[in-house]
Amino acid sequence: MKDEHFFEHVWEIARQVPKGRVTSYGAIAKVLGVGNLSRMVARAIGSCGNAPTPVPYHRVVSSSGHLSGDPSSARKRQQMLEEEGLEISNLKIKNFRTVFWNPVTDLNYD
DNA sequence: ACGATGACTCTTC
DNA sequence: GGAAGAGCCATCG
Repeated sequence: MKDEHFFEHVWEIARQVPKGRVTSYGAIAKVLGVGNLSRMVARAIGSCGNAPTPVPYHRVVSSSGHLSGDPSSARKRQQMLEEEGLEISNLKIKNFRTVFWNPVTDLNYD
């Protein structure tokens, strides 16, 4: 699987994240069968601008529920997540454990 | 081809 | 829970 295909896969998972929920890079990587490629997932999300369809990249955060990346961009994601009903404090998701969405088990095959 | 880098994660302290 | 070291792999100069 080459980069673009991998990207599309990541976007596919990210799109299926329910509203008001978030997932982590590692979780997505796990679903794709490459749990050690967390960085590539991050790269895919960072390159979501190349996605054919809009991707809720704001629902993808680090394993600790911390919004990584540019502070300006991160703050935007924080607001978007807050709009979805999440509690966030200084780029850090509060009840991350509760709002965390595990694509491995909760994935909804439409 | 090589070394440095990165929106990461894991284990250990 | 936060900091430090190691691992992983694609991208870039």
